[in-house]
Amino acid sequence: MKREKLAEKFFNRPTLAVARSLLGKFIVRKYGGKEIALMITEVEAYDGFKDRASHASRGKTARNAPMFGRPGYWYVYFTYGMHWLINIVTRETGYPAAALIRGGLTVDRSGEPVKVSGPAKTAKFLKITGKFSGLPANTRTGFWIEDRGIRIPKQKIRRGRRIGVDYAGKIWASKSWRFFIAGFRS
DNA sequence: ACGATGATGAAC
DNA sequence: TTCATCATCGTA
Repeated sequence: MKREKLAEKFFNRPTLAVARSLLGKFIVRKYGGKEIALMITEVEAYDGFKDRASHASRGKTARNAPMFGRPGYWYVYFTYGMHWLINIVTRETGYPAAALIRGGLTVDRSGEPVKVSGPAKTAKFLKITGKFSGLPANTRTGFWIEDRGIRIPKQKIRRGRRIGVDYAGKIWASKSWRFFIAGFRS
């Protein structure tokens, strides 16, 4: 099986292009000597200083600093008092942008496909917490993204508005910056 | 439809 | 230092 780790240059591209091309890639977590893997099926883009739905829109803080940093690094944050959410940083250093991983597909012990639907469930499934925020995505940190040769045909890719960002105002809330594989809307 | 549950940031 | 808000989920 092809297993090609995605490097910084993959993420140092326009955020929408990165988000779209993350569909079908595998997010892999080394845990307890084993690997937990999920094929990414849903992603949202948060891009730039002006995106009012983005944590970066109010400037750099200790929490969101990774968004302003190098591409290919994790931005993991805590929300709703109980959930961790996973983002991978995009674009060049200094430009705040990231892609939120919202869902994936795995297989259970008997080989049946199992949907992991929702960003908090995704983080829980991969056993990810804030410890990873600011770390690079690679095998050394034990948490990375790889290409296993699966290509999602264009006609299977859907897009729509981002979830839970109505507070960001009409312009930003209505951006069609959420990408998912047909049949995997969470 | 709503409660759980805590960090964040803006207002006071 | 207080308070409303929040890139959610599970139960109803």
